[in-house]
Amino acid sequence: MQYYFAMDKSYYIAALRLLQSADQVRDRLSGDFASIHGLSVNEFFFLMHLERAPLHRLSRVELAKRLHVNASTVTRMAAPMEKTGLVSRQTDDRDARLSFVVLSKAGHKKLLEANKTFTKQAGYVFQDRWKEKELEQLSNLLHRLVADAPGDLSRDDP
Amino acid sequence: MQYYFAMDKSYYIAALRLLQSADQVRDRLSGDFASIHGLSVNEFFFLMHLERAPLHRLSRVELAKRLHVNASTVTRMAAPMEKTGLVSRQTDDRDARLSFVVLSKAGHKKLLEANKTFTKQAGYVFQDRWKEKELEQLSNLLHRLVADAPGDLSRDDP
DNA sequence: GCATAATGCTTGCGTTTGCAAGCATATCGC
DNA sequence: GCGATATGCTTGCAAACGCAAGCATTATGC
Repeated sequence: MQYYFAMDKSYYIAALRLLQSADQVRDRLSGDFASIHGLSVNEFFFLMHLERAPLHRLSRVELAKRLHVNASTVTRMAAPMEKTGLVSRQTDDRDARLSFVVLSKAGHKKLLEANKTFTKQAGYVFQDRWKEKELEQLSNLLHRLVADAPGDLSRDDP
Repeated sequence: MQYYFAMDKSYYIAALRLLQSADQVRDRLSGDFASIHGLSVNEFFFLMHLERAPLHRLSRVELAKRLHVNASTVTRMAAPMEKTGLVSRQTDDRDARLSFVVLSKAGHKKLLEANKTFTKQAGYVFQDRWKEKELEQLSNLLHRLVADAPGDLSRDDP
């Protein structure tokens, strides 16, 4: 393959590895999430974004942007989670178009449990392959990709 | 959130950022791939795995493993790509169960074009955010996640 | 103010995908 | 060799998702 700029090959390889690594991790997570918590990986992130948002709530379009999915998908994801009580619906007095998705107490609890599974699986992936220092390097480098967006879930808890 | 082991938080954050970063990159790619080449990101990887395989061919289950999808998905992905001539079908004389997916000349050409788009989009993501040295660090660290599996697409061309 | 545009959300429809069952073929145990 | 099991692939069905259209509400231009 030919590259036009000196760093093109580096871009190419880094992006390839990023995507392949993430696929692998996501694959590992989905099994445990489904069997232990009855959640999909996307539902996990759904709850994560709410947890980190002010008042534990977000509008559906904002949630859609952060999850990189269509707004209609948020509508349809929220429905069953309302039924099981993980989230609730809230309207805005000033703007009747808005309908927030709000994380409930049960949703918060569910998220805490899922976080344990997430950490456990992340451990399986990373441990023995990286030293602490290297892992921090990796984290810091990756952070530049997500730090700009408002949907960065990895910032320190306030 | 509580962590049980010293490095748990590092695992947690690294995995979060990895998944979020990949989602973002994949999102960027999908638009151009669809409009310019008529490919999905998954179809791109589909062709990539064939390109890198001996004889430019793989069985459907092997392809499924590498793409982290169900075998039935490979069957259904291959069908339209056979029609458009990007891949062809090949049976094994010794084992009649096997049916390989083979990359065609047209598929190879399509892949070369798509690779340009891939590199361009990867450049948008990485340039100005990383120096060459940092990018290599990132690549090397991520490589440990994919190097074990037979589906590593990022090794140097033979 | 009022027509026009923009925004937020939902719904219908088609596509993509996973799961489970089924079929054909190959391998294993004896 | 031959039944039992495993493997590779495909198909029916249902769930998940994007796109486009539609409705309600708000913002904008004049």
